[in-house]
Amino acid sequence: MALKHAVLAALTSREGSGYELSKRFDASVANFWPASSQQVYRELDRLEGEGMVKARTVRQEKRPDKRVFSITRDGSRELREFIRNTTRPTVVRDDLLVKVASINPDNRDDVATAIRDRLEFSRRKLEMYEGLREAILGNDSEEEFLAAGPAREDFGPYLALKRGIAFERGNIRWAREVLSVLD
Amino acid sequence: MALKHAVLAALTSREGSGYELSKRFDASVANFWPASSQQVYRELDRLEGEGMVKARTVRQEKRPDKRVFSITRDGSRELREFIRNTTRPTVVRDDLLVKVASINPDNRDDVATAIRDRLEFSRRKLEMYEGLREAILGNDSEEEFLAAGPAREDFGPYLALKRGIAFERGNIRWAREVLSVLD
DNA sequence: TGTGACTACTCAATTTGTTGAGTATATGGT
DNA sequence: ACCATATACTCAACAAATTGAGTAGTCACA
Repeated sequence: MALKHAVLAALTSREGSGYELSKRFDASVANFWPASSQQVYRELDRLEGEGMVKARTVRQEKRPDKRVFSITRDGSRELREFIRNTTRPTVVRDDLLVKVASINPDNRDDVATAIRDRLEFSRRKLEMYEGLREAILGNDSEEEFLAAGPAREDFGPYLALKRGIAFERGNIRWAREVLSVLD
Repeated sequence: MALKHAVLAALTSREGSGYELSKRFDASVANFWPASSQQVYRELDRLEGEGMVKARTVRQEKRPDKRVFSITRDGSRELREFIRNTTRPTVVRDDLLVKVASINPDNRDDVATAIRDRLEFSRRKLEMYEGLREAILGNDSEEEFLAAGPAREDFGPYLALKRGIAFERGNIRWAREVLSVLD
């Protein structure tokens, strides 16, 4: 009830092979719904069994054959239902916060190190996100891009990406604040 | 490798019964590591088997007996190790973003509804967080509270809570922005 | 007298997610 | 000639999380 819809969502804009989809995941959906390639494949098989996606085998020269998946009418219906159903907000599961919550005078340096690591990670991730953002926008300003509305390809992914960017900025701000308190 | 440490962390400040812990989770750790009561009980059993927590049975009149758990030296060591090990940042798994990513002219209203629901939810959650925050601070200002450092009880939980608050504020800001773009 | 909420748990099926290894071909560089 | 990297997958064991049901007593309120 989860990865399922992420896969269907990834297939709405364009079809793709399992391999390609798992790459696509890495580059975009992964920000808010990560999955390994094995998971993607298994999910595609399952969805095929349920008739929500269909596959056609593409013969390739000089490369192994691949199966290219596209969403079916049933799949679209399922996705629409998913969007309509109120799902309880998925939660943040963050073990850094578990670490921070258990801080005490003895482990304070270890916790600070963990926060610094996260700060570094978030910085990197933010850079990556900004790169994706520029790639989506191309020559357009954000205003121009958004003015085109939901008809525009990548409109949805762009909005989701914005959340990812804000999230990492939040991580960075928080981490800096906590580190300065710890000094 | 996950809930385990959250439970140990919850036990560092004070001991507690399974029931109480699962409540404690709801009110604090749950913000970044939610778990159902069943999960907490099972985890406590496991941890007891591994010698990381120990239980004493408390007989109660007019109430069923309860088992009160506390962390052992082994448990503390495990927690320390966990804090020292660099864990890969846990990811946000947010199905609202899956919905948003799959937006198109047909489902735009449904997606907008989902965003509004989230906005409402985040507002409520933020209120709850602010309440917790005031309860922790008591009469102190944040500055005074933080000046006491990690020796202060709830110092860690307070810092973690701050992240939760910033997260929900980020949700709210983002949701409003997206809704205004969709109009 | 009944209702619902709270304390205090247990059991178990099922779904999800993780980890790690394996198969096979092709391209490009040192 | 060799090696890393990329394409395109598959299989299987395991760990973790979710869901749903059930037990049993207490307490406050109408």
